[in-house]
Amino acid sequence: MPRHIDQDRRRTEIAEAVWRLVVREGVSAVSLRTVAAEAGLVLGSLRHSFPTKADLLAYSMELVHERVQERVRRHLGVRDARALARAVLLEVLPLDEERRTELRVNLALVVESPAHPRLAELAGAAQTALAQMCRDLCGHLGSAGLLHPSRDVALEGARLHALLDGTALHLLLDPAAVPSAEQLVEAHLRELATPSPEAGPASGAARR
Amino acid sequence: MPRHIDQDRRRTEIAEAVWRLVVREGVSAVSLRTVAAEAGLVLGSLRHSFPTKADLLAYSMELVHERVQERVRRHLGVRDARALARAVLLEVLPLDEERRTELRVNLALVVESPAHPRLAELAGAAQTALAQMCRDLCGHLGSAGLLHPSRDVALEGARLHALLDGTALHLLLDPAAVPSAEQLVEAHLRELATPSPEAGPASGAARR
DNA sequence: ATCGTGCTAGCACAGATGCGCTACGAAAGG
DNA sequence: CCTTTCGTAGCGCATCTGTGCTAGCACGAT
Repeated sequence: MPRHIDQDRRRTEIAEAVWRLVVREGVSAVSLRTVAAEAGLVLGSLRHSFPTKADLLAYSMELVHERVQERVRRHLGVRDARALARAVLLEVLPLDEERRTELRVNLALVVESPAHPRLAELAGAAQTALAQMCRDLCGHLGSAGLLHPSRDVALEGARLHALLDGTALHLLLDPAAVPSAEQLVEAHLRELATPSPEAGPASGAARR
Repeated sequence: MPRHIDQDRRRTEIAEAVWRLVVREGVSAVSLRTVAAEAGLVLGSLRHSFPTKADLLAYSMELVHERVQERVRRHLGVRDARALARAVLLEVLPLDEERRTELRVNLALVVESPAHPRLAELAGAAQTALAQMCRDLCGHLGSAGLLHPSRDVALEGARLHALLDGTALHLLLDPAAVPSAEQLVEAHLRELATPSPEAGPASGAARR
């Protein structure tokens, strides 16, 4: 092996250049040449790591998913079910610039997926995984008695997932909403422990 | 006035061509020429209605917001607070192909907004309006006694908004989830009438 | 010292893109 | 009638796009 450049590192750097471009100038500013310039490379070098644009975009999206997965993994040791849920949820939300970038890029590539089928696959898989994770969190809460038995795990999983993605979207468009996002997650988790409104009729709620 | 063509109609048709392109081929497939072809016009005619690409994109986004607003307006006469909330929320969700297209386009243009400042303005305004609407719905529910007094209107407004946008996103990526989305909205609205878990301590919830 | 290979650098090409500009048509005003 | 004005049609240009291709370079194993 001659002149060995750490290819993984190189590919990562390039993908991050894509991220920066997407955030700064929008998806349609992403071309092989602009990316090469942003990464401080020549077109030829870029194309050695990523022969086609499709390869580039696909890896840029994969890297987002890897980063998120790895950050989530770090919290999996938490024992208390509610603390685990809180940790994981707050980890997935774009609470800082780095995660905001990742979400923005993911969204941008989802939007581009009609033109690049591979992106659609990746996005679908990530989406499914996140949904599964939300259901699992609800399952764990259930085992710990923190999800009231009158509640349906599947429905609450879907609701949690929607709440998560919606909050993420809002944080993306309005970073100032961070404190209310944390409060929101907290309130929702506490709510899951209460009986479902269909099982236990709302006490004196119809009054006032 | 010579040869009068209904300009508004023309602009609408063109914007809809943009929509179709975004959905079928992704944002970066949108160029003056591809749009003209999709709309069955010549480049010159297109550019008579929209001199620059920025104009085109801005109007395409505006049209999405107008359509949504008008659909929502149709339900404002509903008297019962919960029925109103249900109607409005289900109207905003992408439950059919038409609304799915609108959401997809909106998302695509949000993603493109770094390159076109006007898009960022429009997106911000729409986002703010939707947030306000969710708060208002919660306010009405409160006046009708369908939002338990122990609940904070601002927080519940934000939560409803997040749930709404999250569910919308999920419906976009998985149209098969329509029934569960309706169920989800219904469950959430009922939940709002129950006491907040911090005010009324979760009855026997910590138990299994 | 030599050779093979991983990497850089860049040329070339066919096509697309946004936009400035002009020429022509048709229709409504005078 | 003629003139004005709106809309159509389209040429042209400078620039950018993705990708195929070929030299050369530096280095590590032989």
